[in-house]
Parts: sequence; C-alpha cells; structure tokens
Amino acid sequence: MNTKSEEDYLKCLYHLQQGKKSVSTNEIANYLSMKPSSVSDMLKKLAEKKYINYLKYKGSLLTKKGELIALSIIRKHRLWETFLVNKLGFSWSKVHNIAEQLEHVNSEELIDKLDYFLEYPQIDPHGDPIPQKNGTIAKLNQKLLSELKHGEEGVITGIKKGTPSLLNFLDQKNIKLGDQIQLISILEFDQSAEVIIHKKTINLSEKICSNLLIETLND
Amino acid sequence: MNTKSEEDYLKCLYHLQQGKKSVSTNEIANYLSMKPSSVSDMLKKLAEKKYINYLKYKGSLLTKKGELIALSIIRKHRLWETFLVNKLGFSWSKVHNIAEQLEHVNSEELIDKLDYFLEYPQIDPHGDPIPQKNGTIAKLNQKLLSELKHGEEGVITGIKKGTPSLLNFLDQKNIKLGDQIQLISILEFDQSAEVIIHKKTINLSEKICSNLLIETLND
DNA sequence: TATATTTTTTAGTTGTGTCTAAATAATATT
DNA sequence: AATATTATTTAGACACAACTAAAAAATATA
Repeated sequence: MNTKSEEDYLKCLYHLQQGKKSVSTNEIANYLSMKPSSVSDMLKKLAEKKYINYLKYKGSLLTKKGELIALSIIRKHRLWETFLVNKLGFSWSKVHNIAEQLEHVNSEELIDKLDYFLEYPQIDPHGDPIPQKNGTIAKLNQKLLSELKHGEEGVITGIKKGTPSLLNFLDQKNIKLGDQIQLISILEFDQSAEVIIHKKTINLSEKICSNLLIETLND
Repeated sequence: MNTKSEEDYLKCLYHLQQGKKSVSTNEIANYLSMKPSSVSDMLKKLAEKKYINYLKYKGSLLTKKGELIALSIIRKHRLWETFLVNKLGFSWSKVHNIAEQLEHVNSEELIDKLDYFLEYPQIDPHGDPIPQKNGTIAKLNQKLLSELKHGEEGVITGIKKGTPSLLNFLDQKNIKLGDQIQLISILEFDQSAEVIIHKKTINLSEKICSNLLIETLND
C-alpha cells in the first residue's frame, strides 16, 4: 500500500504530464503547494518504487505501474464525486474537497460496489471521464449541443455566451452544469432539438443548443 | 481539527470507559494494539487539549468536550456502516474496517446529507444506536422478539439457541443478523407473531420469537 | 564565453506518532 | 515491612513528510 502523500503525487503527475514528455519539479511543487525540496525527496522515493522515471534535473514521468495507480485514484475520486452529486444532492462545485479525502479510502470491494450502485457511470459531474477498473479511460470531446449526433449523450460543462436571459432560462428549467443530457433529434423545420434531461424529454431552441457546451465520450 | 490518531484514542476511550470511573493505560494500549509508552505520550497530549482528565499512574476519563468528539466519530462510523449495508449491499460483518477509514473523513455537510439520504436511521446494522448530531445517544435493550411491545421495532442481533433447524429456517427466509424488524401483533391463539421485515409482513411462530434477540431503543 | 539567474538537489531541522530500553510508581507477595 | 512483580512513565531513537538554507546544475543574458 501507498501513503496518502504518495497517492497525491502520483495523481498530480498524471494530470501534469498529459501531452508532455516530462514534468519539472517546480511544476509539481506549485501544483501541490509545496516546496521544491520536498518534491525532490518524494520523487526519489517514487522512483525507487518504480512508479516514475526520474532523471535528476531533467524531470519525471509516470511508469505504466505508476500510471495505473494514478488512474485508480482518479477513478475513486470521480466515482465519489458522482455519488456526492447524484445521491447526496451536493452541488457540482462543492464536492472536490470531500472527494479528495474519500479517494484515499482503501477497499477494492467498496469501489466495485459503489460503481454498481451508481450504475457504472462513464462521466463524472464535471464532465470528466471515469477510468475503468482495468485502467482504460475515455478521451473527451467538448462540443456544442447542436453538434451532437442523434442519440449521443454527455454532460453540460459550460456555456458559450452566457447572456442573462439564457442563464435565466436554464435556471428556470433547473438545468445546471454537470447535468447529463442526451440529444434525441433535431427538427429540420427550425433546428430546435429534442433532448432528454433529468429523465424527461424537452425541446430546446437552436439558439440554446448552440450555446451549451457538452462533454461527450469518444466514439 | 484533530488527527486520525487522536480520534482513534478518543473513540477507544469512549468504548472502554463505559460504566467505569477510570481507564488504565494498559487497557488502551491493548485495545489499540500499541505499546503503553506510546499511549502515555498521547494521553499527555489529549489532556493538554482538555479532551481527557488524566492523572499519572491513575488512568484517564473523557471530559465532556472529548466525549462529544468521540460521539461524533462514532456517529460517522455507524452512519457509514448503515450506508455500506443498506445501500451498497455489504454484509453486516465486513463493513467495520471500511467504516474505520470513512469515519475520519472530515465534512459536517457530508454527514448531514448522508444522514438524510439514509432517512435518519436510529440503529446501525449491528444493532448499536447512532448518536445524534447534538451528541445524545439512546441506550439499548436486548430483548426477545416475543417480549417486544406491539409496534416496537429493533435490529436482530442474536439467536438465543441456534438449533440447525432454526438457522435453516432463517436462512431460507433470508433473515440475517442486522436486519430491521418490527412486531405488529401477537395472536392470542398460538402466540405467533406478525412482524414486518424486509418491508414485508410475515408470521413467525412463538418458538421462533422466543429465540430471536432484538436490540431496541429505549422508550 | 563568461557571468548572472533560475531550477533543482542536498544537508540538516522539525513535528507527529510510533518504538525500545531504562527508570519510577503502584500493587502484590512473602 | 521488606521485597518482588506489574504498571506506567520518561528518555532517547526512528520513519515519514514536510520545511529552510546552502550548494550545485541547468539555462539565460550580457
């Protein structure tokens, strides 16, 4: 087993290394609000455990072994966030700190059962993909609701141009960031869309559809 | 905020001090699987924080302040156990270790929302009372099912005389330790009981009722 | 290229919570 | 009551994960 601290470093590495060939000590220190000297110490330890490839003065990258651990922690984090929002009624924006604690609870059976209880969610309330048990993780696309294919679903993660009247409308319909939404069809006539949200079918005008940003899973 | 270790000591003290006028250092060490010297160190710290009254060589007792913290941890522990059994489908006997970890997650809002989600349970799956938010805790009575008043409910916590045929019967009806049960009425005719268990009403013979131990809350 | 600046590492310190070994207090036994 | 035994505390060490300050390497600038 790994300490909470080690897990925090591995998760941080995972986030920082995306699309890069190495992560600098300072970046990590900055991300974790720690001093670079503390980070150096830990990098040495993680390298000894073969969780990272670390070259002095040159930066670090996760090994496959380290990446799998990082993904398992991210999986736990995102499943707990889903639980907090979907089952306990937390708002999207308040769950991060609590999930930071819950992600370190160590029980494979717990996570399996939680996953089942949540009906194997694919995307968390922030629109981020939930890694699978085997370590695979979907890539994300952010699209406009109007660009979705018929039947495609995703999570509302942003608003392109947030005019007060649009925000008002969304508020009135109780549509929030983090809500799951599925496009059923687009009417030829006026480009308005039929969507399923909150388990109900409703119609959204073209103007609304071209202002809602949706995170979808890759095909 | 208190450390996990401090919380473990306070909880341990709470359990050990019931009905006693003082708890010895060795008892604590034994309960927590630690060396008495380590316990001595911690007792000094807890006394400084005014969580316990501690007299060298004489033993310790929680102060009101310490007791309230202990109760809040026990509350979290038992709410999480209830969640694990009632919502995630864990068996009664496997939840302790996981709840030991979850009880240290620090968020008042989380516990309030969990309590609501579980519909404010009074008794956990082991039949122990769940402390309320304000620190009050019900006393327990263990009675035979046949001794309950009409309408009284509790948790099945034991079997008086576990003959194979009784165990078989319970198994077949899927009645387990930790299950909630409510007595509706007892038939004059044969002293058999009508009870609600698993949200269904069933009949149990007098012989069964006088062999099932039920934890109830105090009136 | 030589020097200055920035980044990173090393060396040594600190606080937390454990440990072992030794000393002291309380209790039990002769 | 004196001594032996047991319980408890103190003193000193260690692992962990952070820190500060100083040294060393890498990079940028004149």
